[in-house]
Amino acid sequence: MIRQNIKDSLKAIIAKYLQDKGITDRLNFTLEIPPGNIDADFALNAAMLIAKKAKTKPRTVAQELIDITVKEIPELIEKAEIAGAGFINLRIKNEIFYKELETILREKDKYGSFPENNKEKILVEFVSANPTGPLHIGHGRGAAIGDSIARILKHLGYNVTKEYYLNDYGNQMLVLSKSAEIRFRQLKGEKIDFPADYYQGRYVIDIAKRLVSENRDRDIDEINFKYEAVKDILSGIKDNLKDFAVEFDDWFSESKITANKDKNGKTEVDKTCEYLLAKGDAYIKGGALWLASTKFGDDKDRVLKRSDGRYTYLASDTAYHKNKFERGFTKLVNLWGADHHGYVARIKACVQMLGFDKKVLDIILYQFVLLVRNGQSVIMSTRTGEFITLKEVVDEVGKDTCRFFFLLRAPDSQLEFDLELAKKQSSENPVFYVQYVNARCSSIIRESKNRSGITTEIKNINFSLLNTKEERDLIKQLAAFCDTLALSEKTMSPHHFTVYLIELADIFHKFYEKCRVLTDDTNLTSARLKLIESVAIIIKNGLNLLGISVPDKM
RNA sequence: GCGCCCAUAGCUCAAUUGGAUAGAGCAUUUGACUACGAAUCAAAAGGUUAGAGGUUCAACUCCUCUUGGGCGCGCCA
Repeated sequence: MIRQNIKDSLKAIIAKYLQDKGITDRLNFTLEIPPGNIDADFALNAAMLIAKKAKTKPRTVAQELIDITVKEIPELIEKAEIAGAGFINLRIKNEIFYKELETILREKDKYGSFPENNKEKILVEFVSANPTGPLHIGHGRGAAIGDSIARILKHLGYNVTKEYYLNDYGNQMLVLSKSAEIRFRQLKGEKIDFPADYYQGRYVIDIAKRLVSENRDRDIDEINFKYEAVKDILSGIKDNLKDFAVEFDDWFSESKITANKDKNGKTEVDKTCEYLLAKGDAYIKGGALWLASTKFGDDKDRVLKRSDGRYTYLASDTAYHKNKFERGFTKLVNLWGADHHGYVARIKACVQMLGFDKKVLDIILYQFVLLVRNGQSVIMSTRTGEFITLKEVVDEVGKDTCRFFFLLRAPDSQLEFDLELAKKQSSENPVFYVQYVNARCSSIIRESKNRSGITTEIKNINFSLLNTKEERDLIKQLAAFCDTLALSEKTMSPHHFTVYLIELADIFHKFYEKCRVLTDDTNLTSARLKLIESVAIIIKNGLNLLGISVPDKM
């Protein structure tokens, strides 16, 4: 919170300065973290922006701002000086950092949380893989990113629901059902060919095997292949996700809006289409019902209902999003594989037709995982059954490594995943580097129990003994936890946290080499113990946001 | 053909969303365990940010073009 607090203070000072100068434009200044070679905590770029508007020299403005700032907020600023093209480099008083340390110790896992955000109801929809086969590694990336975003939003105080949209209706279900039936017949000894465009995977045979053993005396017509296949696949998906530390609040079945009818015999899809038609956002042409999505920036209009009377996928998806709003969500986050990008414009159009700003729907596209095995890329297809499942990868490299790996990169970047490499690196992995910090802290804290004379009450700690560069850097990084939260929310990407935690680990290990915690000086020992307690809190908070475990011993 | 995304060290990726000398891990080289955990630390080496223009006080970041890669363009889901 340090950075935001200082920025707020500066905002007021700069606003007054602008007023005095007769400048009415709004100023979007930033408070940066200066590069490593510069000895300052924050850098203000306002002078350069103002100089342009006021047509004066940046360094002149900078000096005037410094004079005012030092006078207005002496309790925050230790030192302020001009540098480079007109940056104002600020050094913050140590007391501010000590106060932040106390805040961390007091708030623990609530540090960085804003309870007032609770009135915003956010639905994060992710994975939503069709129940036609096991989750593959690509779904795993979506699962890791979506789950972490939900955790981050929840930590920020929002009222978050995690939902899986279950596409259990339509043609693909028919194909799945038939696939299971043919495998069943084959097992019963019938000589039938298995069609090339049916689901080839082994898991279909496993389903058929179960049905054979459970239904020895029953007639084939009595078996509901669709139900049985979906049941097995779904329970597999749920198990895989659970092993991946992903749990959903809600599983929303497509059948709810496509099959369930009200007292007038209408489904939600029927009603949504009628609503759009009545509103003039849909029209009939060539016997089909079209969505006028070009009105809101789509390339072309899209079919909602085919001339033969069947709805398209878009129709049920529109009804689904309408349903989301009806459930009171004020913000929607969707995670889609990048192959769905062509779909963004039309669903955003739908949102606007339903009367909402397109900004309430945030669509995060994540690029696919390029799977590499022994230098050869593996092409994945559910139909042909050629894929690496999420379970295989989790079993091989472990849940924590797998999640960390997926979350280490921005969703936008394509990700190359070499199984052999992931296994090889698992002993010198960045995830262990971060977890090791907590293990070290825990070890020291355990050891400290054998010592006497240590103060544990915060009010009796002399924090000003934490005055080395290493300690100051460490506290500063702890406080940056809040900045990382804000950045992750703004960009809707959890990868900032993996980067942040690696940096924190780096700074901690440097501190550890330089500053011994358990010494004969009980006052210093007490203060440093509080410092590493704070480090452990932040590491735990951060790893929890990524869904990664935090062992005390490794 | 049209549209979306990407291109950064030998490899995999960051860069606080337009800021100062572009940073990590892996791989390579060299040091450090007789006090809290060496899954660590210290140091070396590694770059015309694909290329060419442009905007800006300031460009890896924004705009245009070129090259190379991924993906999408159905009354499929």
